[in-house]
Parts: sequence; structure tokens; C-alpha cells
Amino acid sequence: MAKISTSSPRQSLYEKIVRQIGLSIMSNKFKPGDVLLNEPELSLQLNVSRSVLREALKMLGAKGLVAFRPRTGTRVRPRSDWNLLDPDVIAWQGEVGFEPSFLLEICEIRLMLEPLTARFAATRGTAEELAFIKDRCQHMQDVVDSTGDYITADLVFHNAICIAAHNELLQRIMGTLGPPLRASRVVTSRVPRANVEAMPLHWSITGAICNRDEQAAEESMRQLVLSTTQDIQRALDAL
Amino acid sequence: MAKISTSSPRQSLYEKIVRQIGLSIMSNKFKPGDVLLNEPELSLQLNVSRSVLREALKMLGAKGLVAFRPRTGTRVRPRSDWNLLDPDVIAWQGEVGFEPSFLLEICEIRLMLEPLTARFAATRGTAEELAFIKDRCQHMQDVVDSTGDYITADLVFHNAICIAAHNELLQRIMGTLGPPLRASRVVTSRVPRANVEAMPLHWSITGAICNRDEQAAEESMRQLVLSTTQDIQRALDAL
DNA sequence: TAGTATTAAATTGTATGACAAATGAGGCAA
DNA sequence: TTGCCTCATTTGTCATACAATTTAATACTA
Repeated sequence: MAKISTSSPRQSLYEKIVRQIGLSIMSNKFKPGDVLLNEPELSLQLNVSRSVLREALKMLGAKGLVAFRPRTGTRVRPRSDWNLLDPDVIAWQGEVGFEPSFLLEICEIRLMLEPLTARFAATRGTAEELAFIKDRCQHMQDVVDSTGDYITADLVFHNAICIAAHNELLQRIMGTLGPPLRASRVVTSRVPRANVEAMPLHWSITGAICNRDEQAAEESMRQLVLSTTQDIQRALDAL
Repeated sequence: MAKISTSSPRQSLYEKIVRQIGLSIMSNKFKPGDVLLNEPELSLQLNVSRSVLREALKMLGAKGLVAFRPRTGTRVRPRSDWNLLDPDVIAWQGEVGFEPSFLLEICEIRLMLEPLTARFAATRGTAEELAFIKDRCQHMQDVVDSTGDYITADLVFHNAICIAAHNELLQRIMGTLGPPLRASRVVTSRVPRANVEAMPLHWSITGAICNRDEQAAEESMRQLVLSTTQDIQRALDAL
């Protein structure tokens, strides 16, 4: 088995600093509106040179997390300015723990995107892509009893459909929404029956797409997402 | 009248460099896979210090445009890795000229998002928010003969609906999709009749939302987006 | 006193030079 | 051929100095 490390083979110093400050912002250690320590002091406190600190801050600035002004300092921007779809921003939020409201918002976005995605897959998917979808659906069936594997297989399945829809921007959005979805699935998959009970819907989606039945593909996908959303909502309420 | 400048009151040097290299990438002057000049030479060529160049490159790296490796150099990443929803990335693409395929992809995303957005607005919008939607619809009517104003009014109208839907993530996505939408509207609005002919649909959306009629709101919004998409498609085909 | 211009201090912005660390390529040997 | 070693190239990191910008205090004037 190769390296498992999710993110840090050999992280550069500036990458560590980016991550560290990014996490500090997500965890509300630095709140929006707050002014960070000035660069010389902050670099001293983090034990890095000012160059490294600045490069890290610039990266955070590029993600919309902070803004710079001479004399005033570096300020954490309001949440509405953050690039919420930036992979790092999403990942850091996940490490700190997603807000339930954020997860529900993602479910809503998914409810908007996925049904039409399935429709487009049915319309435009190549024979190979449809075969792959079917294959991945079968794989879900195979690992239906293994919670962790099932979640991964589920994400791969939905991603396969997304690829068949032939929309690069859509793939990008769904891709960045993957990790939070995984997070919410972990919650819902506590109930072992949920996986088994969701399989019929997955099969009907797969069947509809492979039969080029746009309408059925869209509708069954809508049902699936609705059902998943309800599961997540219930699970979050139970906390 | 205050400053009109759309973007550059007094741009810092590193901001100029970010923009410059970013545009070079978008315009395919640096293609994905290409290796940039090494930092000392590039900084010499751009006439800035290596610090400034590095901070700029780090910002581009934060947006997924480039990757760094010792000895190998700084390489332009494949388009699939770009943060396509980053405001700057979108803006730079726009300055260079959007790919027609990209605009069509955006239309598809819009077709996915907006109908349900209208539905949620009908369900969850406050009285003030609904009043504002109505107000903005009226404003569209008022400026229906002024192409430029109409496009802006249209974007504001759709944004008002988005706000009433109460989904922060959705607002973010629609917000970043705004500029490219404006770009495509500029194409379609050449046909003067298009504006006038679209008004009835806008009014029925507004009416449905204000009457809390979710179903009608969703459906009429779907019709509007479909019709707009067809206009854009025709306009692009005609090029 | 009020209002305005000036000055000063604090912070980011920019430049330069030096060295460390990592990596890929080529040569060398088993 | 294969594996190891050496070396050159490039990014990574550090330190220091000074410029530019902006806010705030201060002095000055009406």
C-alpha cells in the first residue's frame, strides 16, 4: 500500500503557514473584521521569515480570506467575500467542522445540479461513459455493507455521471462539493439500512441513463437527492 | 462624481504582475504544461524584484493556475485544475474573451440553478425581499429600451431573487457567474426586440414569487432561462 | 474655538543578496 | 542493464534596508 497521507508528503514551510492561518480563520480564532498582528511580529511569533509569511498571506488574499492595507494592516474579510468554492477553503472548513447550515446549503445546490446532470448524461454520455456508470453502480452494490467504501463508491458513481454530462464547469463545482458531501454522508451512513435502501434508486438512475431516458434519469436522480437530503437533515437535527 | 475606475485606483506592483501573468495564461501565451522562465530571469524581464514576482506567483498558485517544484520550475497547470469560479480567474477570462463553449456551460449551470432559486425565493423570501424583486422588475420595464441599463437591471433582478432564496453558497456562485452572463447578454441584446419580448416572462416570475406560488415561479423561471439560452446559442452560432 | 494644513509614526510594499534544500539528469560502476 | 553517486539548476528560506502609503496626532491659522 502506497502513502496514505491525505495532504502532507513534504509540505513547504509557506504551505504550512497558509494552512495554519487559514485554519485559524475558519475556527474563528481570527474573526472577520479582525486585524492580524503586523508582519514583523507575526513572522516572529510563527518563527518564519517575513518573506514566507508574506507569501502565505498573499495566498490567503488570493482566496478572498484577507485584505491588505498599508498602515492599517491585514484584515480578515467578511465571510461573504471568501471563495467558498476554493478547494482549500472547503477543506479547511471541513477540518474545523462544517456548519450544519452550510451542509444543508450544499444539499440544496446538489438538488439543483444533479437531476439535470443525470439528464445530460443520458443525452450526451458516450457508450464507454455509460458503461463506466453501470460498472460503478455495481461496485456500490458490492461494497454496500462497508460504510467507508460505500461512501467513496457513491461519490465515484456520482462523479462518473458528472463526467458523462460533458460540462467542465459543472465537474469543477461538483468536484469541490465532494468533500463536504463525504462529510455529511459519514453522518447519515451510521444507519446501516440507509445504504441498502438507496440502492434501488441508484439502479433506476443507472438504468434510465443507459437507456437514454432523459426524463426518467432526471426524475429518479431528483428522488435520490431528496431522500439523501432528508436523511442528512434528520441526522443533523438529531445532534 | 467620484472615481469611476473599475479596478485600478492605485494597484500595487504585485497586483499588476498577478494580473499580467494571469492574463498571459488565459490568452494561451503560457499554455497548460508550459514551464515559466525561472524566477531570477522572469523578475528581470518583468522589471520587478524576485520577492514581488514570487508573491504574485503564489497568488496564481492559490487560484490553481500554476504549480511549483524545485529544479523543475513553475508550471502552468491543466485547465481542469483552475479555480474556474474564482472571481479573478473569471474576470481575466472575460478580458481575453470567453470561449463560446464556456458561456454555454454557464447557461446550463444557470438552467440548473435558477428555477429552484425562484422556487426557494417564493417559499422563503421576506416581504421586503419580495417587494424589492417587484421593484427591480419594474425598473427593468422602465429601462427596457436602453440596452446597457437593461442588462444591468436584469442582473440586479436575478440577484434580488437569489438573495430572497437565502442560500449563501448559491449567492456566491451566482455572483461569480454574473460577469460572464453580462458578457453573453451583450451579444444577445443586439436584437432590440429581445428585451421587450422577455418582459412578460419576467413579470410572471415576479408575480408567482410574490404570490408564494412555488410551482409557477420555478416553471416560469425555467422558461425564461431556456429562452435566454436559445438566444445566446443562436447569437454564438451566428458568429 | 473650529477648521485646516502639516508633520510624524506605523504598516505594508519593494528591492537586494545570500545561502539552504530539493530534484532531476547524467555519468559511473557493478 | 541497473543501481548509485555526483552535480548543476531551480525553488525555498532568511535577513536587512528602504520606499510608499495611510492614519492619526499636532500645530497653526482664521
